Amino acid sequence: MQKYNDTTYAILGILTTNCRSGYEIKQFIDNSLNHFWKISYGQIYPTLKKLEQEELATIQAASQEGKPDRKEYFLTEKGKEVLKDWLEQPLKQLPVERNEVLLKLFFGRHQTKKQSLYLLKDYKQKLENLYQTYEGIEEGIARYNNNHSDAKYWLFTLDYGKRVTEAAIAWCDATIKAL
Amino acid sequence: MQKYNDTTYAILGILTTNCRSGYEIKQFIDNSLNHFWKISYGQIYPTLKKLEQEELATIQAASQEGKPDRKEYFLTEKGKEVLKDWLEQPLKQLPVERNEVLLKLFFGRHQTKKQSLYLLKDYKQKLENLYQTYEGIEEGIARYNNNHSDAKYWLFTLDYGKRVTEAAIAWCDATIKAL
DNA sequence: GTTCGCATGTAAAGAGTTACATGATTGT
DNA sequence: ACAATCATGTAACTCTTTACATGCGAAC
Repeated sequence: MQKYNDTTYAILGILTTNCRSGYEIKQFIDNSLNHFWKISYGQIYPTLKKLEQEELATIQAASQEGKPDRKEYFLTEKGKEVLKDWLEQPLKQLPVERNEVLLKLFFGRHQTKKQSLYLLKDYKQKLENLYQTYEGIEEGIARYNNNHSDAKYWLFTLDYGKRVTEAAIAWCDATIKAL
Repeated sequence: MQKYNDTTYAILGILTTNCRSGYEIKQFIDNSLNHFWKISYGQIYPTLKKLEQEELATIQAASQEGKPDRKEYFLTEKGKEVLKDWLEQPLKQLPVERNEVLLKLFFGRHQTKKQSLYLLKDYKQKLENLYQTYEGIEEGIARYNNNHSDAKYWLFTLDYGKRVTEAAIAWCDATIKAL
């Protein structure tokens, strides 16, 4: 079975959610996957084109009232199979996540403590903002989307974000003290 | 002030640690930064070349006994300044870390529970292995490098890795239960 | 008429990995 | 001879972002 990149699989997956056009896919990502997956239009449209070439999806032109025409993509049987195969494969290996703050902290060891503290406090602040963003989204889901079929999975991914962010904040506190 | 990419800054930083050649830089990364920063030779050598062109570093050929010749790089005043400027700048924004497991879990909502469980258990296993790796490195530092000037900072970065990994493991457990 | 949201797309630049090529020196 | 380690480098490829270009329809 031919291999595709993760962006292709992501778009294949999104096409199962009744998102049909490039524009809609972008919106879906920005609304639902934003905290662990981003894709730009520069990837979306070329990938959609490729999906059709590879016969993983078909195109249908659709005209709408009060809005410009758009192209709707539908998974083919082959497309569904390719997606399923990918879903069944576990992670090959954990990716290394680059962390600019850790890098700076490391090289800041001959710098002033003040500098490192500033770095860490700023990082902590950004993490706290992120945490609050997660909480806000979570509340929104609980209030308005509780019976949406995706709600459960949104909450899983948000929970991941919250837990990891919380751990990072705790590390900031501990490191600020230990400096 | 001209901007460079993070790889350039990372190498600039490593050059302050008495690593002088491309080969040595690669070793340093693999030994010390491996869990939050990776660079391949395909980046290192072209970047070093560029450092000299930009007058951020100078080259000195060095012959060694019993080993092939090598090129030693030394930061110029300009190089030190560029590094310092970068170190002083806080994160522009938190990067989005792609997470393939979350993506699959999300799209697996119409898949079988068995499939999602398999995915999560495998992920948890990999995280636990990583955690143990961190603990092993930590012990090694405590035993052999306790008075190395970098030891404190190695431990900070390891602590970060451990905390975040631990949080991810806890999420796996919680999500496996909630599925 | 202009701004906003919807909609599709491409070109160029930048970032990064992988695979390959080369060669010195040491030890077996 | 040979493998291992030390050492430097490049070319091709893949992936991603950014900036730009275009145009429809609605509302003000």
